[in-house]
Formats: sequence, structure tokens, C-alpha cells
Amino acid sequence: MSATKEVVVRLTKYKNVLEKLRSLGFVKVFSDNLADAVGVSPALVRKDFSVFGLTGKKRAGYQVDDLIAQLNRILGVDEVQRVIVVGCGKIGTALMRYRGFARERIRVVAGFDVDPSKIDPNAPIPIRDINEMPYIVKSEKIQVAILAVPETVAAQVAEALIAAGIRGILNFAPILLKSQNNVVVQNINIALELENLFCLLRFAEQGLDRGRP
Amino acid sequence: MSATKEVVVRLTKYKNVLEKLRSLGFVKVFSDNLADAVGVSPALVRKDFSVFGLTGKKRAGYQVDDLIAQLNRILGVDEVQRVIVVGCGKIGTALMRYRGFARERIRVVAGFDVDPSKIDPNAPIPIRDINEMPYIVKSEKIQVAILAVPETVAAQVAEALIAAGIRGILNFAPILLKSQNNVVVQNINIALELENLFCLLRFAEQGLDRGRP
DNA sequence: TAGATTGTTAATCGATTAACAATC
DNA sequence: TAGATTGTTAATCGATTAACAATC
Repeated sequence: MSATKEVVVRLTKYKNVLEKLRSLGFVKVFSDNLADAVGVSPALVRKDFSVFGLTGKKRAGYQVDDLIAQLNRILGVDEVQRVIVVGCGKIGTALMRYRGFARERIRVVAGFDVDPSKIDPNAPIPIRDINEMPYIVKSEKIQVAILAVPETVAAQVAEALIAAGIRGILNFAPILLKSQNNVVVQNINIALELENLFCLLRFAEQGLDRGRP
Repeated sequence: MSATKEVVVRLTKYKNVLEKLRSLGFVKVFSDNLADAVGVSPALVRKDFSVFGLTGKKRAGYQVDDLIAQLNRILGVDEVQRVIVVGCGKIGTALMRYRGFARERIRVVAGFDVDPSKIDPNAPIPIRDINEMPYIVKSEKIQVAILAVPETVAAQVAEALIAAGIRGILNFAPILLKSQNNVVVQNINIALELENLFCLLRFAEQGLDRGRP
């Protein structure tokens, strides 16, 4: 599964580059070009493609249009992807209105919170009481939730989501949620990413002396 | 570098678990315990520790207190880590006020934006004109920036940051910024993470048939 | 002591890459 | 044709793990 994840990430990167190339008027592309743009080796590009049955022509490379269409099919981006946001604090609210989603055909169907003052079922993207979540998930057939609640309740809310039928969670809460029985979890821990960044900088400075004096 | 990155991530996870164990009154811990909690093998825990010179006692495991202190030293979390936020839109503003940072001793020193209506140098965390950025970075010796500007200007702003002396960038803009000459970049592409999540779900459903009909 | 756990070595595993025959 | 690029195989590389001697 972890391997698959990395391949999926690469496929998405190829697709993004291809879309930019298409807008520049490119018709065909070589594995070398894609490799440079994405930062991998040409052999890996060809291997990834071959694994998913994407073929090119020797000496003529790959058809940009064709490749994009096939990648969209493989990645399942043809349909609009619907998602809910659970926890409408600062991060949650920012995500509900995030412009980047529309471009990728991602639609936030609703937000949920416990705080009555935040609830507003008539907003463009309605904010509902968390108690209505299981009902909405079922009636709207929602599969994926963005979790943006405080640490203290994160584990509990995650369980409620899974119980309601959610099968994918993008977790912004600072706890390590594990993927398990049919549920895919992606953790985004912002503070942790920053910490790691500082740490990598220090290691770069010190020439990676492993922390020994 | 990519290898180092994964080790750093694991070290941080060990540390987080250890802090929870300490609050539960644990004094010693075995590689088995940490392995279970972090989801890796006991051998890897011991190997990671041994690489960084963290030793335990045979049959008596590792001292929790001691381990936390050493990990903090290695990870450089002893000092407050200062950071700026560039781009004070929805995401940027949410990040400036993010509570998770305080806990990890991360301090947002200032925000920057081009929009005059957003500028407020007297706020608790001042928002300044982007033109003042190079000056502040130098005078405050800032090494790390959070980039949360729109896609269209992201590449250009990133260059300006690097020119000003920034050496680490946490990039929330939906472009693939590459790490290069002394500058460490961590990309967080929220839409892409969601896309990958949907895609992994589909693959799980279809039993990973590689997208062939 | 007998039993358990570390620290480390050698084996394994999986992902990436180099290389090259096929062929356009 | 000569040259270039794909698709694939075998080699490489690095990370993880199994296993076990050391030892508490």
C-alpha cells in the first residue's frame, strides 16, 4: 500500500506537468522531459507507465492528450470528488473555502462542528451540527472527510467518522491516526513538518554528524 | 537526504510517544513498546537509536527521561524556532494563529502580504508589506518561511525568499518547489493529498487492477 | 541461574536504475 | 539508412528485518 501510494503521487505529478505542457501546445512528450520536470529518472517514468498499461511509440514518445486522458481515468479524476470538513475552526474554515479544491474537481459538501454559534445550514457551504454527520454521510454517500478538530477529541471523532461509513480521512489533527481495516488515512501534521524542516536544516549545517559532539 | 528525512520523521514520532509515556509515569521503555506505538519493527527502533548514539541497557530497555532529553538535543527542539508566514490569505492567516505551533516551541514572528488592507504592524503578530521581508529576515535572522501565496506568484515569491536568505520553506502553494542548493523545501499540497486519497480508495476497491478494463 | 533485551551483522526485500534489444 | 526512444530485463542500491551473540 505504501508503495502504491508513492506511485500514485508520481502519476499525479506527471499529470500536472502534462497539463501545463498541453497548455503550451505540446503534442508529444518523451520520458526524458517528464523525468526532468518531476525530478525522477526517465527509466522510472517508463516503468510507471508500463505498469499501468500506458504505452508510447519508440522514437515518437507519448501523446500528451492521450496520456492525460488515461491518467485521469486511472486516477479517477473524471468525476467530482465530494468531501466533508469536520471541525470548523481556523484551519477547517480555511479549507472549506480553499480555492485549490475547485480546480481539482473537489467539492466540499458540508462542514460540521459542535459549537452552536458556528452552525449555519443556509451558508453556501452549510455548517451543520456534528450530530447530523452520520445522517449526511449516508444520504449523500460521502466517502472522504477532512478532520480538523482539536487534538483532544480527534481520536474520538475519527472513530465516529469511520462508524458512519467514511473510508478516507485527511487528518490535520496533531495525532498519528493509523490506516486500518479498509480506512485510508493521510496525516498532515503541520507543526511536525516544520519541526522536521528545522531539523533537516540543522543536519545540513552540521554535515550530518548524527548529533554526537 | 530523503533517507535522512524519514529517519527524522521517525525520531520525532518516538519523541512524541515517549512524552505521552512519561506523562503516564513510565520510567523505562523497550524497543518493542516504541515499535508498536509508532508502527515499525523493534529492530528498526534499535537501529535508529544506535545510529544516533542512543543506548539502552540489555534487559532493562531505555530510560524514558534520558531518551527524551537526547532526542530533543538531536532534533534541536530545545530552542524556540522562529518562522515567518508569507501570504496572509485564508490558509496563511489560519497558520499564523495555529495553536499547534506554540506547543512545539514554534513562534510565528511576522506575516507578509502585498495587499495594503491586510497590513497591520501593531497586531500581536504583525502583518507587514512584503517589501519589508528581506529586511526583517536579515535583522531577525529568520531561516524558515511558510509560503501560502496564490499559485501564480508562488515561484517568484519563493525566489525572493531564497534571495533574502531563507533556507527552509514549508510550501502550501500548489506548485512543486524543488529543494536545491542549501535550501530545504517541504511541499504540502492539500488538493493533491485529497486526490491521492480518493485514488487510493478506488484502488483498494478495485483490488488494484492497475486501471485496465 | 534462566530468561529477556540490546546492539549489530548478515540476509532479505523492494524500489530504482542501467543497459540494451526492439523498432520506429 | 542512421539515429533516437521505448519497453523490459537484469543489476544495483538502500532501507528494513531476522537472527543471534553479548550481557544484564
